[in-house]
Amino acid sequence: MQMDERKKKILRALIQDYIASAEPIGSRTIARKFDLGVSPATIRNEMSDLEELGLIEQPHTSAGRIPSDAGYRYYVDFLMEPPALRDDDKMLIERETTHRIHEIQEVITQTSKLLSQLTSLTSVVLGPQKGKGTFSRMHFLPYQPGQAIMVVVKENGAVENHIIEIGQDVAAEELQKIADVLNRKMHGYTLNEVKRTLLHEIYSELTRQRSLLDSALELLEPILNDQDQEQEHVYLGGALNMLNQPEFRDLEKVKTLFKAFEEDGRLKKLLSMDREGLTVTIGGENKLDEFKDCSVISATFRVGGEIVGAVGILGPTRMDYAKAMAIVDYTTRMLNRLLRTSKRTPL
Amino acid sequence: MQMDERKKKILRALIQDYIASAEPIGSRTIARKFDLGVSPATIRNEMSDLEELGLIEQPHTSAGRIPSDAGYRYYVDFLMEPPALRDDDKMLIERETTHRIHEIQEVITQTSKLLSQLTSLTSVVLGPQKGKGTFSRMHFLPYQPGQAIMVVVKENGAVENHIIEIGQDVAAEELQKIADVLNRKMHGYTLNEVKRTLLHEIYSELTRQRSLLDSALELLEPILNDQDQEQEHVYLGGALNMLNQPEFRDLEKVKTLFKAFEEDGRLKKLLSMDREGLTVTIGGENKLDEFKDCSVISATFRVGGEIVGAVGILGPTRMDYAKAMAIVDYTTRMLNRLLRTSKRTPL
DNA sequence: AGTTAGCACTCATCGACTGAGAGTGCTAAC
DNA sequence: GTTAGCACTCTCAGTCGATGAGTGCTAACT
Repeated sequence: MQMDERKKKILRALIQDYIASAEPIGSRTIARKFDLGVSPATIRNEMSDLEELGLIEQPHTSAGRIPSDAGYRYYVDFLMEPPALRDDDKMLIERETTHRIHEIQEVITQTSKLLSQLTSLTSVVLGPQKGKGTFSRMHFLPYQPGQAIMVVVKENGAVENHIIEIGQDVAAEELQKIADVLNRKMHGYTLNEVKRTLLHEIYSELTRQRSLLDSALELLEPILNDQDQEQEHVYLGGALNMLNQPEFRDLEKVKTLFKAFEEDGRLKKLLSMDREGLTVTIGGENKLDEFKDCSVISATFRVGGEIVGAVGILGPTRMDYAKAMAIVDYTTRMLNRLLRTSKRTPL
Repeated sequence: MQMDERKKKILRALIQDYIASAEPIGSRTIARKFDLGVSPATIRNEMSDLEELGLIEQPHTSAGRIPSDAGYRYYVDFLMEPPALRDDDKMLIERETTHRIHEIQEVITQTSKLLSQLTSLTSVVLGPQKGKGTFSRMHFLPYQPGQAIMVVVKENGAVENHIIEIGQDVAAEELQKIADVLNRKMHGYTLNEVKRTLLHEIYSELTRQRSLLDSALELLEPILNDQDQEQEHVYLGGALNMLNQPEFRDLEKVKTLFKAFEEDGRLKKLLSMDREGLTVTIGGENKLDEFKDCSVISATFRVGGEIVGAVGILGPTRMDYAKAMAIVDYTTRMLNRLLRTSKRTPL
């Protein structure tokens, strides 16, 4: 069976209506609302075909039809009019992404808020991974007696500080020496690499200055074992918007959804970090069972050619794909520009 | 009408049963479950009295009684057996609060998680306010060309860093001079005080070194206008636990509750920062309408005599007060000890 | 005077039933 | 190929009555 023009029209009409109303829609209603020039009976026949093709389904015998995952997929791929952005949304995005921003954290949270606000859906934003940034250099600053502040600068510009324990008797010059060794050795490596391969090298270098060895190794410990390092935080915006979606009128669904929200790992899996450009994942297409009734529009963003993060919009499969896609697309474009041009933004 | 011994017994029984079952409880059930040696009829008479006293109420004519806010209050103040902590809970708290912790953030999030886990309720933790810490000193470190890292150390030990813009031509020595002036002037003041009163003084001091003036003022800007500074973040743990409470089986209630959760300001108001020790706020006793069906057990914690934060447990008014109180009490005790003894913990 | 048994009454809950409404599939006519 | 007609299905909202838990009141009992 082929998809002729009329079938497409009917499918489009059905999906658009369902997206707007969340109610199953029948042949009669389609005939009434959309001027297709055919009677309900004809539409019934076509719908029967569409059902056989797996594009729509019936919740129960005598309800209207609703789109299946495959139906949405077909809609997004072939039927949907090209995503257009409303001018005021465009302005809003531009306004929010041209701020002068000093912290990547802020960019992330702002973007997250922006996306959920524009779509009335939930946004998921994944920022640069801490552990991934390659090490550039470190400094020590005085702190309390027996302690020092270690400031670590990554090559992507991120700055972190840690309080470390030093012996009471370690002098500033000694610390400087340690910093010199570490800076020399670790420059250009990620912290994970340091952990895996470089440690024993540093170890052997420092045995010559036996007194420094213990300190040095202990100093490194906090940045190497920082639990935030690998498992980066996923930012969620507008989770509450989900509660307004009629598909989540059931408390049990809300529970499982929100439970999944609490696990960063799950959320991260929703964002297609491996794929370029705009990705649309519909319903069961993602692997996570908790999100089988949800769709995700996601896109990556980059700094200097390298993919450093991703933004996504999460909604029920019945969502306004055109709008969401336009918003995600435009936002990542602006984000890329912001991160490229504004050199002052440390990541 | 007076509260005689039997009335107390009945009220206690009723509240304890209601806390456990969340179901209205009638005279017959009380007579059966609790061995009070009187008939249901007598209990009915007593319950009628208790209702007149405002301590219990009826959801509708032919249901059992449930405690009113005043009833819980009476229970907490006079009836409840003194809060005892289970040994394993005790151990857990001790284990979690004797970690070697380097960041106050971690202490906060850990505590939050711990509390919600132990009670199966929601925890609210308010940490030290950034803007409040008095300034101790600052350092500048090299960063990109035209930029520097400003590391600010507060007297309570907190360390923050900011990327600041400096003129391309500003030399390290000049920065050092600026730092010296600022360190001298600002030591011992809170950033808010600096903002209010000290700025013009610094201004006049630096006019002598005209070239530095602009830089210095611009440098201060990020730490003075940091929006995180005053409005501190409230940490929420186990918000989902609320969904398991039968009183939140209604989606509308969940919505308003979670909406309130999103506003830090609201949550902050739940914690009685002004009062010493353990505070119990029952139902409508707090001023926020969204939380009129909730009770809060809260306590402040301190560093060096000064109150720097508060922890709280939020649950439905029908909560196990004894347990929650014991847990909050013990946790803050341990927290105080941790923050007092472990000098290494920067706030 | 306090306590208790008895009783009539109230009210939420639940299952069964019903009618209305929406929608379908099929058939036969156009 | 399209359409009108029709019987059929299924959900939903509402009604009805039975059930059961609980109450308040009264009168008898200790």
